[in-house]
Amino acid sequence: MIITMRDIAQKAGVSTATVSRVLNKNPTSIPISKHTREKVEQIASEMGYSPNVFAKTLRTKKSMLIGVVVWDLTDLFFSEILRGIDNTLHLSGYKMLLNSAEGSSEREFFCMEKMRDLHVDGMIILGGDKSSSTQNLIALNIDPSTSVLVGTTADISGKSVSSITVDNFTGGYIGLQYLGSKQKKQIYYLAGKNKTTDMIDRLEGVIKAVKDLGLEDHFEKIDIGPGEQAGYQATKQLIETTEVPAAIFAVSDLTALGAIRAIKESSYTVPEDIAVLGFDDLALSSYLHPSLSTIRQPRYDMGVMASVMLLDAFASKKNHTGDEKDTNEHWNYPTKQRRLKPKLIVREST
Amino acid sequence: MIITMRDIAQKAGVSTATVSRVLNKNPTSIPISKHTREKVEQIASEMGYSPNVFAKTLRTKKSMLIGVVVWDLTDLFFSEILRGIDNTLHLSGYKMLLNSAEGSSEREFFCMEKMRDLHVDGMIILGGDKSSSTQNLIALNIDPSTSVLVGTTADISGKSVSSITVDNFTGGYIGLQYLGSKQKKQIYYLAGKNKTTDMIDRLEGVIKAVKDLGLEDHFEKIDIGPGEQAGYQATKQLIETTEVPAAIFAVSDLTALGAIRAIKESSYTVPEDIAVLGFDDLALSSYLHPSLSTIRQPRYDMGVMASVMLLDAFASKKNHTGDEKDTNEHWNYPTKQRRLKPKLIVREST
DNA sequence: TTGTATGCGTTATCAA
DNA sequence: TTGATAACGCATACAA
Repeated sequence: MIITMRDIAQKAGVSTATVSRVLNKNPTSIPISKHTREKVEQIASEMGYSPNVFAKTLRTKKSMLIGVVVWDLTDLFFSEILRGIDNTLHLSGYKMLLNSAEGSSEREFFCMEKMRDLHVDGMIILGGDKSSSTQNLIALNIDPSTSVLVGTTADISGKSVSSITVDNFTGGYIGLQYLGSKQKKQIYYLAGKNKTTDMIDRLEGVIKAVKDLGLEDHFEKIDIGPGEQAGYQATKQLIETTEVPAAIFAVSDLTALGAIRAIKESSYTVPEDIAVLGFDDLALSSYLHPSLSTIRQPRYDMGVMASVMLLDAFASKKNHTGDEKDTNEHWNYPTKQRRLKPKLIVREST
Repeated sequence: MIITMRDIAQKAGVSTATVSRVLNKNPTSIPISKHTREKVEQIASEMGYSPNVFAKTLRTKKSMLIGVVVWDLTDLFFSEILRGIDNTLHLSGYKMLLNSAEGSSEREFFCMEKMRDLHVDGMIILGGDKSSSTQNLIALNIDPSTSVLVGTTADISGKSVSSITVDNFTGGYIGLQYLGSKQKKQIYYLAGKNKTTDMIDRLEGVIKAVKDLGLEDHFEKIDIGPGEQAGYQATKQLIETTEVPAAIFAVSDLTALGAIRAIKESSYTVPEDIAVLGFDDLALSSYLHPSLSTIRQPRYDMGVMASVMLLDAFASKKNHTGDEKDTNEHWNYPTKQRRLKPKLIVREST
């Protein structure tokens, strides 16, 4: 048996309107007698009432649901961000609706469509392909003013969507600088070949550092796919041609893991012959032997900030009357692009 | 502007009932003229109609939402299971509502409550604490006939809730058997001290193997918390007292990682001095050097099966008229307990 | 084959 | 301070 407001109203001898008012704690500060309030609250909890979210949403147009589309759920990089999101939303009464795009743009489209149809109040997109996420946003006619991108940036109609990114330029720069400043040796950058702005910026930082340090003749970029395997394969090939000492700057910790595995299988050692620097600072990076030097991304904080940004957007939307012309060509909403600083973590692998 | 059925009906010159019938593809096999059908479909897609899930749910009492509560989202063990769930539900039009209990029973309660209030059609609980999950289920009065437990089992009022587990007894047994049958050496079992049935069964399998092999004098159980750190600490202490060759059977791959790290820091080697066997077969276990021997749990399949089980429960529920007495003390629904076989994976660490 | 009318549980407007 | 009542968008029993 499911308890509705009507049940409570009947038992309390009041109207459903009164029940609604009591249970919603003065929505428009309409006064209610203490007596009635207490009676209704009493009965509601006795009967184990829980509000029907669907009726409520139908009426109010607010679902209290936040859609989170993560590019790849099994990617360790995202889990910590998700924790940040979940915890933050949890605090403010929003529920997280999570789906994974499983590394496919089509699937991402599908997820976003589902979210939209569920009338989520806002959406957080974690690290999808830059162009696909943007296109999906447009194609699905999703309100960009209540969307936040994490790990990538995008413009729609010349206006930037809100986003949280790490300053990847700096990350790339300090990583290469660290590797290049110790001694003259060949440096290989195992670059990710996907097109998130993260990856692009990171590469630019690397290139800039190469130039600043005058290392053009000692630097080589190798494009590889994501994951440990790709790092392993690339490094295996590399080892046959390279001279030691050398250094590898991997686009991710996972890639670095693969590199280390390949090196260990050869006659070389880490870090004496070949130093390896990762990017991300996954939890497991400190568990390894040798433990992995890396560029840390503040992942939990990224999740928190993305959520806060969304919550802010809701708040600032409330203040608008909404009667400005809705041309759908030119929104007028405040967006923010937060860019967090990465940090060099030196461990045993360099 | 949000498009409703009324908009379509108006434009097509038909009633909303007709629109509803067309858009729901013959729910009760009421015939509709080809002409009307095509016109409505045409207009609906032109106007970019998407149904209002909340109105629909309010009417039909089916949310098409599945609540998934995972004990700890950052635990690598779960991510693969989640993939299985997500992919399966995705196929059948259900949406996954995911929340993490962050390793706390109170938080798990909260998540389950939210799910219930959202009127999810079913719930999947991933690897919570045995007793807490069960208690929460009861306390929240959640229908156990549409709930599936993964990684643990539970009884409510003497009836087993549906569950997917790995045969942990066998897992523990074959693991210890493998370690103990090669040579006489001291074997340490780093046991998890939480109370999931998984852990309990696993320990029993281990103990049984110890007895069968007559290894009572060469076996020791050490209770530790979860995670890499715990494995590291325990092993570090162990090393001071143990004689080589020895073997460590870790309750999880992560624990095994910690053990290996501790051993590497000592003067001993893996596997020559101390062999290490894990449990789970996380993706990263094969990335390590030495790569980790382990007991594989078919995680993706577990997710798939949990989903299928739930879908089956929905189907079998439909066939009931629902007019059997609803005493809430004695349900009559079919439940299943699937128990999957784990598998020994031998790599370099043993 | 199609339309009318009702209700799902809630909130909000208007009266009282 | 409280109560009727309409409306949110949809599905369905019943009528036509």
